[in-house]
Amino acid sequence: MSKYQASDMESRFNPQAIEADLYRDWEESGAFIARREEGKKPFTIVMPPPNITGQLHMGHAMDNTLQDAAIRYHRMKGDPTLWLPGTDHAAIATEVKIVDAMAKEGLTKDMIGREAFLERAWEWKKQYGGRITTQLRRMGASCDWSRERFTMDEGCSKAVREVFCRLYEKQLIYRGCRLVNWCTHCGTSLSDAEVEYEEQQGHFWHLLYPVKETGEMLELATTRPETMLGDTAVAINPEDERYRHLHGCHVILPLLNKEIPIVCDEHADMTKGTGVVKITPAHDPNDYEVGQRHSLELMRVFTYDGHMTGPEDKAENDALFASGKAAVGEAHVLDCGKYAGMPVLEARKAIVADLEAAGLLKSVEPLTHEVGTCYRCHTTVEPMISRQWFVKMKPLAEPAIEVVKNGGTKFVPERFGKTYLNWMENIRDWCISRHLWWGHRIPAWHCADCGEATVSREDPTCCAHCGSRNIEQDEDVLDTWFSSALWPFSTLGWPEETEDLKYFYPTDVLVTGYDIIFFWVARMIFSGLEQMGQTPFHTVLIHGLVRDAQGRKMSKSLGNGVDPLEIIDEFGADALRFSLLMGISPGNDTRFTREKLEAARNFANKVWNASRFVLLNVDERHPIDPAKLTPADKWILTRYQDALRDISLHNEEGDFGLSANRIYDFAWSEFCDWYIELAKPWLLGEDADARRNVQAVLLYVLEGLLKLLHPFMPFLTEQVFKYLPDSEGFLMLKAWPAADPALDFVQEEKEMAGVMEAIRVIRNLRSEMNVQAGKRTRLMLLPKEGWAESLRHAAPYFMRLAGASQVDIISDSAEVAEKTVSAVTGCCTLYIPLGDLVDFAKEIARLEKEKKNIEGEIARAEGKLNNPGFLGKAPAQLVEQEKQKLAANREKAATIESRIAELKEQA
RNA sequence: GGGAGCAUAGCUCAGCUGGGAGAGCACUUGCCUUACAAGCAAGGGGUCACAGGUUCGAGCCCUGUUGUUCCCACCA
Repeated sequence: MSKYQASDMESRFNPQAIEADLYRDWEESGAFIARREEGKKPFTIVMPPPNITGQLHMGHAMDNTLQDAAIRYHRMKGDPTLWLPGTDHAAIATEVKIVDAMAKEGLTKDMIGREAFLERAWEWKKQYGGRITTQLRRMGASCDWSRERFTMDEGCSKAVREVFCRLYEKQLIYRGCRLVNWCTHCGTSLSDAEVEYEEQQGHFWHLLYPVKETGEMLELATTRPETMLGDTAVAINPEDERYRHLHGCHVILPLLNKEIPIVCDEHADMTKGTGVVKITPAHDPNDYEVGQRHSLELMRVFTYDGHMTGPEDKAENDALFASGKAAVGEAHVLDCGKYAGMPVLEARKAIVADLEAAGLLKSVEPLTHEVGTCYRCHTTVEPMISRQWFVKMKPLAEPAIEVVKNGGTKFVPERFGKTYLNWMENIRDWCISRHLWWGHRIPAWHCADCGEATVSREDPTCCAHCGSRNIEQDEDVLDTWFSSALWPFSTLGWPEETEDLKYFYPTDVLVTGYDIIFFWVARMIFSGLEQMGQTPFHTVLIHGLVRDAQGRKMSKSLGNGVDPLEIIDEFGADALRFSLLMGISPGNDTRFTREKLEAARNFANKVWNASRFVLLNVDERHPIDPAKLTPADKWILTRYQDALRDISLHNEEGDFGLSANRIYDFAWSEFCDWYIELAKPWLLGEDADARRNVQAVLLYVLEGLLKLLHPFMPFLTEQVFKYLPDSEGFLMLKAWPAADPALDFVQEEKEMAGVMEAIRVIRNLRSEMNVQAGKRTRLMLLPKEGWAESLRHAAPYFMRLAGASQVDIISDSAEVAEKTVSAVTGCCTLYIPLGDLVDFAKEIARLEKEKKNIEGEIARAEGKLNNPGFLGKAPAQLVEQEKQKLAANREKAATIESRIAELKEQA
């Protein structure tokens, strides 16, 4: 006797009572652990590692539900399945958090130093990394915790270092002074991808610069007047007739009274404004390009923490140049005089005021424009000249473009492939160094003597160029995405040639949101191709964002975020998971609403109770005897297999939203609403033999249903599975069902559908006639040709589900003597004697209305069939179908007509 | 400036390669029918944004328009 008795099942599904135990049992049994089976093709997903910045949100919940669904499906299919979990150190994001936390204690990074800071960071990792893995367990994620990784663990760090060295050796990593995006708040450079553009209200300041040679005033406009101190030229278009006389002339830079050249450059657009542009090569990407073309001086006027440069900054910079150690491309620094030390925005005001006082401010107009901000702290990004490490992208991008073009890696939905290609084809070099402490430190040692860098897999003791021992490791760390780019192979043990790596790489599907295609997906693809020679995954399954009920993005600032754990506490993990799958389609955003959650919870309860009913009525497993199946049995078996085929297909395509809807409909509308009710007469009946067969079918379909549902609702289904007769082992490890052609009954399915239609029509009649729900009435059926037998067998169904006290199959409408209501269905004309409830006039009106509807149908079909185009070009099968429908409807109309005549006579 | 998505019932959204408009919630009516009131049964409700086109046939394909959301972009 099993300890799980159906009689012990509560009448409400109580997820809180079972989830923790089930997960622990799964995990302890080793069911999540991937096993390499030679000769079998594995199915592998690497989990996008959540940042250890905090806790998981709804986006993670959906991402991981989708992955878990795919993983559980493939595990049941028998594929050696690996879902590799892990977390990401998230260099800048985490460092920002830690710095904020420290600020509350009145501490700064500089006060505690690098070492103590890193200790704090590792403590942070321990705390939040642990919280994240707890959350994943609560959601039911069936990932292989024995293979859990962290982007800064020993192995991943080794992979990072190896890749850095390899790329450096191939000269695909270089160090140089360039104009980079700089966040003055985080104090670090950013890659292009890390800049977010935000619309801001600003102004156009129209300034006047006097021309030295002619004394005229040149008008130009700028959104950033404070950069004018760093102007080293003014540009005009070489074709611009208005300024032809100024070629070779100079302007006197206001406030500084400094002479700077007027240069001719394509960048100056004659159609925009006055056609004159101020050039600040050290603080604007376009101007930087112009500066390169004309060898203009680079004059930096901002400090790296967002103030105007002053005498100390200049002195330091001068010393650097004097020592001869300034890097190629290094900028000079200006002493901004009275503006020195001012925050940039304050300087803007002062400079505008001074220009105005000097009569050099012509006008000001308001303007909305896009301003680059830091994706972590949303501080305005300053383009700054800085010495950084870069990855040369062109050679890496080429194969990464090719692999998506030739289908080696497919995006689902396809349109994201275009987004990817567009980005990849226009890619610029990737700035990978960050002026942070938390991250992989750049494996380069700078020599104080010769100035060269030594990049090495092992920590060097001396400069590889001059042998000097006077070397120090680069202070900076790598962009966090540098290590996540290696995730699909670093986690499998690369650069070691591990068995896991050989077996599981390349992985199969990457599941992620469209918001990190550039940051992550693209970089994994080119890194995988470069280091492994193979794309890291053949499919990228893109899902949308989880928004709030109003369709807004969930965010901290709006305070509309939802904690998945709170939802699980209230509704259960299965309801959470299912609510995140219902109605989603690949690549599209979804709204998270309480209504959906309730629907999912109700569904879980429905399945629980249907299972409870079946198990209360089935205590033994019997084989199905196809010879003894009832029409309803054949119907549900056929419908079940149809659902099985659909769901398998949707699962293969990664369209879990469709799978979820399909299983919902099958379980609720077909299995519960119809089959269980249809089965009851046999279950409660006398015939033991018949009962056994119905029990067998109930159990067969229920078990199949549990399996189909398991990837979406693992806890519920696993728990119910324990109550099955002779239940053994875990449902999660059982084989995915296979379709059985011997249990497909296409003809009987149609017959049953006819009976069901008649039942619905009867219910409708009773409802419209206000027949008391409990009242039983006689039912007379006049079958259409070929239906007599099916209807005779269906008598128990009519009695159970249509309130019939007895069912008479008649052969002529003349046999109907009493006052009846009647209706015509696809399989019969039916009559219900309702005595005084029958109102002839109403009855006639009702039938007239029905007749009108059918006449409409007839007209539609006739229209089609009279159309030579339709007859000639539509598929023959369709034409035939249309003819049959027409014939059936004509018959139906005739039947109704004669019935109306009868009624009129009786009245 | 370039590109993409979306527009279907009161609300949130499905709708595969064109062949009689669907679900959940909400609403109306009747039911504690011994699995489930987190339930059962019945019902109302849609010019599939607009205008053209292709087709025997368009929610679906093509063109344009409008509205909306997003991504990319160095425009002063």
